[in-house]
Amino acid sequence: MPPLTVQPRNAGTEGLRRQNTAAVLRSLREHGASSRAELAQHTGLAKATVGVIVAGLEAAGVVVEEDVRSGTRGRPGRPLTLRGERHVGLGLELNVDYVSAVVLDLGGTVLAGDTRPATGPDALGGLVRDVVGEHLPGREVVGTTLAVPALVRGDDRTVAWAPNLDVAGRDLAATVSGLVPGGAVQVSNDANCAAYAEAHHGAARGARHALYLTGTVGIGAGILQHGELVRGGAGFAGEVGHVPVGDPAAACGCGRRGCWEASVGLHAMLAAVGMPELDTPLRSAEAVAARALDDAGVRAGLERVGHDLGLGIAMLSSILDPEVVVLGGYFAALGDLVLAPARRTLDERLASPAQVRPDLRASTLGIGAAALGAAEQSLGPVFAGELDLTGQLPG
Amino acid sequence: MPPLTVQPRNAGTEGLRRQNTAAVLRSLREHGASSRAELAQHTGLAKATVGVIVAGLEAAGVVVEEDVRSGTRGRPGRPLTLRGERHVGLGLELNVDYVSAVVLDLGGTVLAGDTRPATGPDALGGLVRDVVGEHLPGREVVGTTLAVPALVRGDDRTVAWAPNLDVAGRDLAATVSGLVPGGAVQVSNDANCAAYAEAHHGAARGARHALYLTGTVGIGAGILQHGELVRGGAGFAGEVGHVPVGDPAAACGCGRRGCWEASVGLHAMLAAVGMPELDTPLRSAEAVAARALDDAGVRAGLERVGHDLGLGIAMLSSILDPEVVVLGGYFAALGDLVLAPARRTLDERLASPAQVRPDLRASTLGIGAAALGAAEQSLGPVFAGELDLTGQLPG
DNA sequence: GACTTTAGTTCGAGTGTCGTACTAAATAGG
DNA sequence: CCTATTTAGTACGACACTCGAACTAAAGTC
Repeated sequence: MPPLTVQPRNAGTEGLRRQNTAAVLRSLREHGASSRAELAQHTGLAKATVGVIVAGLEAAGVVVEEDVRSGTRGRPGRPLTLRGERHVGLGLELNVDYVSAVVLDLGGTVLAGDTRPATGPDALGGLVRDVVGEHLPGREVVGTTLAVPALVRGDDRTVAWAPNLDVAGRDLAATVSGLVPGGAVQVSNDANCAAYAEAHHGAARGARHALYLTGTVGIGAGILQHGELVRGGAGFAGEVGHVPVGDPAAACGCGRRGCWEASVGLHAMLAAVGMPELDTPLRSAEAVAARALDDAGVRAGLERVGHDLGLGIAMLSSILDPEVVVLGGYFAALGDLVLAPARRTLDERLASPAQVRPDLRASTLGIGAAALGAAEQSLGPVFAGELDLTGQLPG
Repeated sequence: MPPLTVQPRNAGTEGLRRQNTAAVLRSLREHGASSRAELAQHTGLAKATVGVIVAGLEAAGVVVEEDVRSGTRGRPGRPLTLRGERHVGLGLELNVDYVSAVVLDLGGTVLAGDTRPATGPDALGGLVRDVVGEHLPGREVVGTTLAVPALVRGDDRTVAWAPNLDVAGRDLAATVSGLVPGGAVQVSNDANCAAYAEAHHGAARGARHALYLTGTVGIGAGILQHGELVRGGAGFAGEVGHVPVGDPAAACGCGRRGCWEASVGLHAMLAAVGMPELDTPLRSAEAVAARALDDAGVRAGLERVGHDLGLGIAMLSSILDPEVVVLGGYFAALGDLVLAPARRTLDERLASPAQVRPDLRASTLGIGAAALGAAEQSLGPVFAGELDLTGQLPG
């Protein structure tokens, strides 16, 4: 297959068509199966225009007609759906102790996904072969995104700093390019990816301004404004772990005291409840949650962690004013054990009387959030009108 | 004159023209006077297209031809410039102890501006009459923006909360609409407006990711990402005054301790140097700066304030990763007396080794920043292609 | 004074959207 | 069962816009 290429020019009428095609695709993703008439309503385009656009998408295999649904008056519409039998986005995650991969189609369906314990980028090759290999015939990979727990530069390719992973300075995008079938490859921060996933498929669905916090040994944040990730000038936005809102006496791995993650990071939480660390953050948290059922001391420890968590969220909320705050990582496994006290602290702490309290929710996506969000990011250019699927010959 | 109306539809070819017209206008603003050939280069449009677009802009009086500049080989270009003899943006500011107004033309030239002491919105009417009245003949006001030190809702019209101003709950946009000649009216937070002004005309020019901090009795922030204001879900983003990074012992007006503004707000600064408050924050700061020249105690006090300022900026920088941080309000008057210690603290405190230190700069716009930024915001829709100036008949 | 170089316009081709008129396919009601 | 009604989708012509090529215009260069 010829490689998909990003079309930068938007000045001519072809760019207009790309924009309108993307609007149709967005409408299909948002509203699900729709007839041409419904698409015309939702997008504001004329019926005739929608007809032409849909014809192109059908020819490219992006859109298929489903069975006619009748029952209403008048001629029944022929519902179109995005079950992309041809185009998928690939999401990978390289983390400290596991690698993960997700194949996502244009309709938002996860076609395949796997997570396996591993250390180091070498495991990615095999995982990609296994997960993608058997699902690829007849499909085309629109793009690949690799999520890593690291500071990723604004070029979306290179890692500037990774405290727990030996990838600093490497052009990871180039490495990944050799492993995947085709399409654009980019690298992205894992918290950013997870935030994106929660906004599209998880607890923050429907919110245009959201904050995602991942709790592991450190604390990372993904910030969404108008549905788009806030990256900052160098791409490093969201580094909230060492914000000084924790217990001023708590020593942090960074050498200072009072860092947030020294009070609410995994190790601090385990110390607060007096329990040992297990092989993964998730399993540690699950053990704590189980013990909390009949141990008041554990519940009290989590209460304190939840309070400190709320302090930091209050601070971030007054700066960023999110509608929803999603808690991922080990926080999700503890659920209301930490969310409830965090909510109470948040209520007390909001800076001004008029401030709106953001909705605190536990992540619903679990450990696969980052890879899913990475896959969703790979599909982003399609829905933004930056990538033209129509130019391809039908398979 | 008929009212200018915002054109929402972008689907048709007219929308395409609006987009390309806006691209030409942006290029003119960015690069200054340019020939049609240069415009074609910068925008990527065909020469023929630029010719048509420019003809429309000339007919509408938005663009004028300057004298031919020769000297190079070949036929000399006829430079076009944006010195908008017809269209201006109006910026107003209603603050605790003064009101301000600015008339800004499309080329970025301030045609008129005035600031006068006043308390309450009643003074706005007279100011607008005086400032706009004498500069309006033949011109058209594209839009008006009112800057207020308050939490402005996402509707850009109503005030949710204003600690120092009796405007809470009011639809200020409706009030202002009665005072100004025409065009859309919106209300905006003063720190956001000032941030916008610094990015277009001041210390943050050229930076796409910037943070503006205004120091008066309280501390407010304006956040720019990709040149656009970060507003948050309800419009309340940037409320940084009560972030708990100050001296934990310092009591704040909000009832808690440790708030940032309790350590770096105007009153805290004056207490640190042992000097009295004068009639305005600016004058107070100027007196302190003068005294600092030969009073080591004052310098030591400012050193401490600068340190606490740096702590908060470090925190905000790790969250938002700005390229530039601009300090306005009373901070600007103190200059390096607080900026130098803030820079030192910032260098120490940056969360990770790879983090980029943002450039700390004093505001260059002074007290008129908010009104200027408000005026610039009024012109925003023109350069974004949301407002069509071409449909108007030439005056 | 012919040549070269660059600026700007004219013109026709190509692409796209839109509204109207038309055909298609279902239900509702006698 | 047949007709009227209602809604979906298509065909077609009008209109708007961009683009490249050819052309004209206006300077400097040799």
